[in-house]
Amino acid sequence: MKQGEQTRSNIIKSANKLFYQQGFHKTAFSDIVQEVGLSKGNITYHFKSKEDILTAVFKQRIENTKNTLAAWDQKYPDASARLHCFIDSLVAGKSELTRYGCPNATLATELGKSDALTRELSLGIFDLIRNWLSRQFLDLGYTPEQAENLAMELFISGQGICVLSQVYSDENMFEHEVIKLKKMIKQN
Amino acid sequence: MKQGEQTRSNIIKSANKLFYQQGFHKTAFSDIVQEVGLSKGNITYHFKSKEDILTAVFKQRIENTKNTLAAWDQKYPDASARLHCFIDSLVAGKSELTRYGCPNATLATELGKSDALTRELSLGIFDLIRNWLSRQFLDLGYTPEQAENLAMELFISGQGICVLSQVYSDENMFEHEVIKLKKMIKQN
DNA sequence: ACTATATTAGTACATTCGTACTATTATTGA
DNA sequence: TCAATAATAGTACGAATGTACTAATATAGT
Repeated sequence: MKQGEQTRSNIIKSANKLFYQQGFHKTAFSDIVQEVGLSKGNITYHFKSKEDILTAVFKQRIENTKNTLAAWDQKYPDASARLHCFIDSLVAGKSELTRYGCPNATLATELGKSDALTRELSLGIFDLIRNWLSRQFLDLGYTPEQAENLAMELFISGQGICVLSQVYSDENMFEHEVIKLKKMIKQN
Repeated sequence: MKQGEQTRSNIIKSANKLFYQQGFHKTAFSDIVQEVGLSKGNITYHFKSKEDILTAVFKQRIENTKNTLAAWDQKYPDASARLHCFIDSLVAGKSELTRYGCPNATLATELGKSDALTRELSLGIFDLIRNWLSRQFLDLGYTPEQAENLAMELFISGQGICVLSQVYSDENMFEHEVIKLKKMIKQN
């Protein structure tokens, strides 16, 4: 029982990595098999299809996102500090973001073009972040409408910079953009 | 000779549509065959591989982008009016952009994860737009550095809104965002 | 210790993929 | 008009795809 859960977790982890770095459609089932390092039969035992693995990956991402945001909430009593966490996390991940784009956005755009279930799961992650951002600006004293607008503005810029830094293979774009983003927080 | 060029053009057009709406990897060769409505053999006669079609699609996009920008340049003597053209084109295409994302960005992010040649072609399109935007702000009297920053800011916002409107399936986001973008132009 | 079940491995298979190939028909240029 | 070539159709094929299936092994509870 316990060993199976570990394997399951490993599969999700490997698939998550490959879906991020290569995209879902370009990642073959055998790629996952190779990455995990176990037999094909073993993996089909835990997940009966490639799509099943995908939804598991999504659910794990949602869980991770929840945990990260909750951790920031708990660690910092100041909403401004929490927002800085968010922005700093972009800079911290700039190398990967520049190479492969935003993991949530790239999967969402690839799959949003067709699938319905995965679109809903994607939306789940984005809502987590958007609502969290909105709450921070509320804490800063903005009106609900202002807070939502600011959250969206921040989110949009974050996504935009991910796209352009990837296209230009220039991770320095993040530092440039982050200065503007941090200014948004200051004007309380 | 002439009929062949027409067919070639049709193939590119169909492939362009499918690559946009489904992505490159999800689009099978037979999908293109079906979309064009001609035989498989005919298409392999004009393009020896799927990747060949892709590069042809890119080159056509570059050509189209060049033409569009040049047309705006010729039509409007005022840089402000030209920038409004750019922004209005986002609103005009909001339905498709919301459904499938920015055609250039979605292909770029999908292929930028692996391929090298296509990354270069993607970058070509983005450079066309970025440089054009930069030139407009220069015309408005900004310094080269300011112009570049404003161009990037505008570009980033445009890409960000494409990503989020797609995820949320909400094309109304464009109107919201466009107001902010147009303010960028006014402050001359 | 023993049986039921969880887990892993290995293989097999139908399907689809992209491309190559040949044959047939249109079109062109001299 | 008539060869040469462009263009189209149709088929074939090896490789890779995702999944199903069976056999073997490990692990658990009793």
